[in-house]
Amino acid sequence: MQDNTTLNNAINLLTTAGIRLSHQRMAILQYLLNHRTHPTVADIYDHLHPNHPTLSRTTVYNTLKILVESGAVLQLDIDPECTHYDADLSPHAHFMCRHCGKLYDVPFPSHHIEAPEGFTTDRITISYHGLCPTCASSEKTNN
Amino acid sequence: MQDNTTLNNAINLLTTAGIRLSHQRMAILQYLLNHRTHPTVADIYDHLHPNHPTLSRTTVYNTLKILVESGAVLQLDIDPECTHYDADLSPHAHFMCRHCGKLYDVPFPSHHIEAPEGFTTDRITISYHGLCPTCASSEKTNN
DNA sequence: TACTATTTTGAGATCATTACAAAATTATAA
DNA sequence: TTATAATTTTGTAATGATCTCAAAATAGTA
Repeated sequence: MQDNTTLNNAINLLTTAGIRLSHQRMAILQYLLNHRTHPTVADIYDHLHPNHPTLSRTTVYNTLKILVESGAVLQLDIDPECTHYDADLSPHAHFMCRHCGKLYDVPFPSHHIEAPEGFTTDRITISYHGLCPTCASSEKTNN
Repeated sequence: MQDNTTLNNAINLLTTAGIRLSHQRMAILQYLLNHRTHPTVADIYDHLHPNHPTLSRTTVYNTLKILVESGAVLQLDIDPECTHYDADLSPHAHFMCRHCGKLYDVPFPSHHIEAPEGFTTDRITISYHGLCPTCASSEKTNN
């Protein structure tokens, strides 16, 4: 479902880092590439486990760590409850709805964001919190 | 040590919300106002406990929840390890060093950051990850 | 002072994440 | 192909942050 450029790019990052493409790792990577819902470890495990009965949670944790370290996947710290993961490496920001808890992709600001002086910046994260359109309109209805 | 405007502002927010200013709550609030180090629950408990022997961790958790809900304190989600708290309500961003783990206050971007269309945005968070000046220079030295 | 409401406390529960060592799998060399 | 070595997976147990809850302490009020 995802374009092969993206998959190949991820595979390149992994093999370049000397990481074997085991079945489990491919399954987890594919899941992330095909489901742009910013899944958690629990999401990934619950979805893959039926078709990969021997898959363990630890493997999901290990694989995600590897994917993040190799740069193929981003780790999102927007949710205090738990970590979400995102295989979309294009510049974008995230919005978390305080009502339904869902994470949305939103555009990265159009203006250039300058990194702080004197610091060596690897990554700039922009997050929005509030109500998503769906929850905003249903809140209005219910009051 | 902190200016009274800030303290009074926090007190106003709390009393307006009908929250009693117990000794424990005042101690925690004062600690946050006097220590702009983005402390964690553990930091706060460890620093206050010697002088408040009966203080419990649960009270620190409860109080921080109240302070955040009343708007007197910000909860920072920048660190995947645990939650940090910040009593500085002026607009600023944070930088987390991947080497020493410290959180730094850095300027909020000078350009206006537009909120995503269709969403009701309560809060915009900007975080930077990388190396702080201290760790960047010591890494250079050690290589 | 007695009564009521609120707050604090500490023990235990929960839940995400990590540590670890054994079992399984894959790559390599003969 | 087979034996050997290296890597990966797995499940269990540990860790650690955070929450639950009910009893004890405290503060506010009549």
